[in-house]
Amino acid sequence: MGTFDHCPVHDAIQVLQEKWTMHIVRALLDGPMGFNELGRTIGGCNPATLKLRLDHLEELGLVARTVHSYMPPRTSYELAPSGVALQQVIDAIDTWAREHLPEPAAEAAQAS
Amino acid sequence: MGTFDHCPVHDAIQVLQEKWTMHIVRALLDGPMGFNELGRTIGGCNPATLKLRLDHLEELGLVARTVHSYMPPRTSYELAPSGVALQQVIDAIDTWAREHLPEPAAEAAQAS
DNA sequence: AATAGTGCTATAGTTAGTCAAGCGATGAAG
DNA sequence: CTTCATCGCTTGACTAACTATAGCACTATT
Repeated sequence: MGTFDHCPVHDAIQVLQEKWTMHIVRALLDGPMGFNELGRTIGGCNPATLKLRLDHLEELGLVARTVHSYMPPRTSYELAPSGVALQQVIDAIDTWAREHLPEPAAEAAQAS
Repeated sequence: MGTFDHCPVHDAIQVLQEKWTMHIVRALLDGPMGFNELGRTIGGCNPATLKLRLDHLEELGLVARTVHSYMPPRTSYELAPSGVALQQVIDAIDTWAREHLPEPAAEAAQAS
């Protein structure tokens, strides 16, 4: 196990597969946002997890956190350059999804 | 905000963010594999979860399962056309990772 | 005849994510 | 001036998701 080839794709997948991470990135590609605003935008993520993800992304240098004022609390999160570069990944997913992903709405409407 | 905005990217992310899913796809991009072989290739995924993911991917039509013989058990999993199309997504992640993802710091012996 | 391998499944246990509430301060609305 | 909502979180209890291990019914290899 020690002599394992270091594989960038593998590491990237490890990060991107964490729940909500890609949703967060996608939301931030539209511009900086506050904590709660971001939570509302991606829809359904609880603050605990959201903070976890943002901290991780910040640690990796993909997201930058800026505190504008402590009280009243005002913070904004935005993508760092390496985060913005994920646009190409999101785009690839978008393209793929439109061409190949079956619509769940159709199944839901026709639910058996 | 609509009652439900159907968004392909969102749905795609929901699928791709499931743990091991992208690893599975990446492994299968190199060709069909048996169940255990696949498990070994992606490394660390337990059979229960692996089966769950494969069933889901099959249900979505991204993966095809072929039983060659029941006893002794021999099955192979391979990507359907819409699964193969995910190559572009994996490629995008690969490109991004090489350029922007910081190394986990364990090894930095190699340079050029 | 013993061993290792196949594709799983079952059960129990651990980890990761969720829900709800709340805090200290503030600005807006009544 | 007094609610009320809002900001960015934090905490603690809960639950869903994932993991580890064992085992089955068999075969091919040794």
